[in-house]
Amino acid sequence: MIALVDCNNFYASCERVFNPKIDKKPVIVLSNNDGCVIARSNEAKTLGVKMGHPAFKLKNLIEEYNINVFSTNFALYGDLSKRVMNVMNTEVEKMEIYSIDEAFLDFTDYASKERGVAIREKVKKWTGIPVSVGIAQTKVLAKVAVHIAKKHTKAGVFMFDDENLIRRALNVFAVEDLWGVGAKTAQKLKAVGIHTALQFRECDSNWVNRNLSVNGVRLQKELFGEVCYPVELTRKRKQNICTARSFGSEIKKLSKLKEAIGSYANTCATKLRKEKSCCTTVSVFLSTNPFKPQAKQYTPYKVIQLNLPTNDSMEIVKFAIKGLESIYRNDCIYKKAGVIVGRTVPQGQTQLSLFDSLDRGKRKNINIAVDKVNSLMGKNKIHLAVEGNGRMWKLKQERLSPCYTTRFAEILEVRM
DNA sequence: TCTGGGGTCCTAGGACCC
DNA sequence: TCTGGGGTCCTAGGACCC
Repeated sequence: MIALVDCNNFYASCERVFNPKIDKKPVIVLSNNDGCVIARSNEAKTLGVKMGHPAFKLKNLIEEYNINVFSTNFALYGDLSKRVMNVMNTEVEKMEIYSIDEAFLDFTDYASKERGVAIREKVKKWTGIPVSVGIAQTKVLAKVAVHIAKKHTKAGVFMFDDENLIRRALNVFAVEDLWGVGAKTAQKLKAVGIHTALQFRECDSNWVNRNLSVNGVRLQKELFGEVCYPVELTRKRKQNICTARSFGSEIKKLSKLKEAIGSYANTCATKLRKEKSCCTTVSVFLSTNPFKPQAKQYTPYKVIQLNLPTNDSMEIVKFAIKGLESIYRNDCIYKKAGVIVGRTVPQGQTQLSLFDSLDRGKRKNINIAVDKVNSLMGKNKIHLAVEGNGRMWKLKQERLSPCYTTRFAEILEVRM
């Protein structure tokens, strides 16, 4: 048996941990640049705030109902996520961290609702984060179970322990809410009269194979309790690493884009070294503002193949800038840019070249030193000159909460 | 005025080989 | 009249997830 533990309204709950004043009040968290809504407390959901809604369209609602608005604070969410995972790890040895707010726990040794309740209470007590738990034979069924736990139980825990219960639940579970069924697939299914998860489970598997391919077949099997997606106990190395941002204000000049791309490329290189990987491609993309259809639209993308795998900041930045120069046009106004490093290979297993002109040993030492200083003294304390100092393109974050758990200067004060 | 960021997997089709 | 059969590898783009 597998238990899926899912944090409730995770980002909104994180904001509440050190700020009890906003308990039971509507809370929303905005995306980068304070653009659109990416998390909502239950109170905000009740007020009709929709996921992905642009913040500027909510101005009246926010004022009328005193909604508490926050910019994303990933330092805080990432740290609280680690704490939640650590607490679960004290109860269950085998687990897979699936996302920032979810983990699959291996309950093969012993599965019961009580075990779920105990974990839920411990996480709440130790971290302040409320979670829901769904227990079932497969991941897909556990997803359904956690859905039910959130919406229809007081305890926040739901377990599928007999076939009749599964049938009854699937019969009232909308097919588009299944894990792996997105908008397109839902449309296809509804067109042939499949509206519930039970109808999907019982439809002809040859039809599923022809129309939805292997993923559809796996989904169907998982609904019958046959495991197609086992709990992954080892973390896989990332194949691609991407750093991309929309700009606080739009950019036209190449020199400013170079600063942004240089900075994103350096971030990618740092992430690569953290993963102990090297990349063999560096890609750059630009985008104009799609919400201004009257303006000229241009979304170029350039992939550069490297001769040798690398995770050296200076080298990756050099390639990224080269890519940028090859796609830049001066008659467009840009809103977003990004760098993707891809085709990663494990560091230390890279093929060397006879004709390499770079002193890689020296570069490696520089990178190690820079990473060390930046991790001790703060992000970007040392950066490359090409990244600039103005940071005109930086994010808009007007409602940022303190980094309560990761910065000494912002630690919570208690007055006695 | 203002609309996010970071991933994975699968498939079709092109290019190439004998 | 009539134009093969069997592969591999790579890439772009779609669909999905949080």
